[in-house]
Amino acid sequence: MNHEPDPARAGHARADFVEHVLEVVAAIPPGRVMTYGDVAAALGSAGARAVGQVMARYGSDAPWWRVIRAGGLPPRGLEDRALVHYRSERTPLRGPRATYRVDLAKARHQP
DNA sequence: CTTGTGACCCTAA
DNA sequence: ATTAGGGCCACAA
Repeated sequence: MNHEPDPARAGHARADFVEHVLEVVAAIPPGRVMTYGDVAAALGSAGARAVGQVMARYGSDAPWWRVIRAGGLPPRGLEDRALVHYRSERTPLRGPRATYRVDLAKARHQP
């Protein structure tokens, strides 16, 4: 059989993935957050890393601080930058400022 | 096609 | 809290 996929979804099957990710991220209201796994699940995929990959390349213009890790921490290296946005958006936080983490129980947004 | 990489997730010690 | 290992998906070369 031919290994070539359907023309219906060929060419931009994965390109839609990028736009879909950015769309879900853009739909997260201020003061709320979603984990990478949640975004992936919203797309029907289990690729939490793939979401991070997209954010790293195309998320520079999106509210990236609203997409965090399952542990409640923002992406590696952007913790202090994200904190500025959290304070500005009144995002529910927990713990001391040095080792803060987002309170997912309150701030988690479900589409 | 294979391989390497990454703003990840989960479990264990 | 920290480190280590395995698993998952999508992309770039």
